[in-house]
Amino acid sequence: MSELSSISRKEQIVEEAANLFRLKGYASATMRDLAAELGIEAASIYHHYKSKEELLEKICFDMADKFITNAKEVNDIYFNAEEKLRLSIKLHVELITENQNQSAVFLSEWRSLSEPKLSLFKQLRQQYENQFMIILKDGEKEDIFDHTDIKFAVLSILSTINFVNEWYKVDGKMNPAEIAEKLSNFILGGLRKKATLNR
Amino acid sequence: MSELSSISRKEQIVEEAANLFRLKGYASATMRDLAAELGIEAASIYHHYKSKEELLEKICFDMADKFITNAKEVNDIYFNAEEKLRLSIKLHVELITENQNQSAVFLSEWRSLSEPKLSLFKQLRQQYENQFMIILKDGEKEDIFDHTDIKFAVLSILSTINFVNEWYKVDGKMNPAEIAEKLSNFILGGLRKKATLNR
DNA sequence: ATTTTTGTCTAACAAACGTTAGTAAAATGA
DNA sequence: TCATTTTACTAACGTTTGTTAGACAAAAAT
Repeated sequence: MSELSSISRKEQIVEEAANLFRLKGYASATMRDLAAELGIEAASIYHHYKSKEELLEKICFDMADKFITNAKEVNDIYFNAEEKLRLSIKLHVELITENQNQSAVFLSEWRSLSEPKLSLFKQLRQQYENQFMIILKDGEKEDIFDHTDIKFAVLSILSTINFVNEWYKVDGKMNPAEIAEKLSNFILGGLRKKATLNR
Repeated sequence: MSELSSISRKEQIVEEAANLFRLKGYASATMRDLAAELGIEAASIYHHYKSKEELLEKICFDMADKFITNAKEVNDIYFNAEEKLRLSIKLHVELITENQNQSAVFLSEWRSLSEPKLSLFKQLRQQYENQFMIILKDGEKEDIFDHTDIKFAVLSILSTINFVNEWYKVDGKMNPAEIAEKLSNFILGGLRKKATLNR
């Protein structure tokens, strides 16, 4: 049982850390803040984690892992480019909405990582972005997407689907799947080749 | 001349502060960092500004002012909704690319403001967002935009055009006007009513 | 029953923080 | 030239920071 409750405590600390880092920013959130939220003393945290930055690292890299796993899942399924893009967006939105705190840290607080973890993290992010580029390139070949600056499009897409985390509320009108569909329509409307009659 | 050089020094401090706040985040950037960058001592800054937060406030509210001025300029010109949206996007992108540091602070570091300035700032942001909502509503009436969740669309648009600040480089391939046009096309493609034959 | 492990505590540390006080130098105006 | 204003300096302050050391209690394992 010590094993189980230990894991649970460790996870509890990380979850509260993510919440706090999101709320106040990594630099402004103190170990005493975190401890208070957990009902313990700051020193006690060091029994579970060896530094404040280790908490940040865990959150950032765990999320990076999940995003990349999603991307691989998409490419394992042999759909056309449009379906791949729609699935990518759906998984992305679901991951974000199901882990809002950790996602916020992954999306904005990673800048506080110090080398060499910082470079490693950037590399993983790049890896994920590349998956989207591949999908868009495929779509261009399949002639279902407009010819466009691929990198430009990927960044625009990601910025849009990442921003979900800043307005999504669990008790809101739309559920994640609906949000993903709306976003996909919005984005694809901008990508899909129009009938020649209007412009 | 004392007047002039005083203003210039004051501006120099704010500009370097914006650069530093963007680079390290407000909380992580120290007054000693800022002083070192200026070639003076930390205490000397307090002759020009009474606190660190005053610097943040100046950057945030100066930029808010500029964004809102832009929005008013757009509404003073009586174009149709599509032209209004295109102009809004253009002015937005130009403002961002011409003030990358201050824009980054305006976009992300405002969370470090403390009350009551924080509430005031949020109010100004809301004011700016509302201008976009009005344009989209007009476009719906004029029947040139698809019927869509207006708030959803505005947030998607803003997230996309704000994200420009994270990848734009002054020496890059595209100039601000070109970026604005591409973004407008991308966004409008998603908004504009399609010919009925494709979906 | 006793040892070991686990989780927490109190106390304190050195370093870094924003900021203030008082002083000196440099620029400006008479 | 002298007085005034502007700008910077040195030195230090009181806090807050992340973190460590060592003790103590509870739980688990032997």
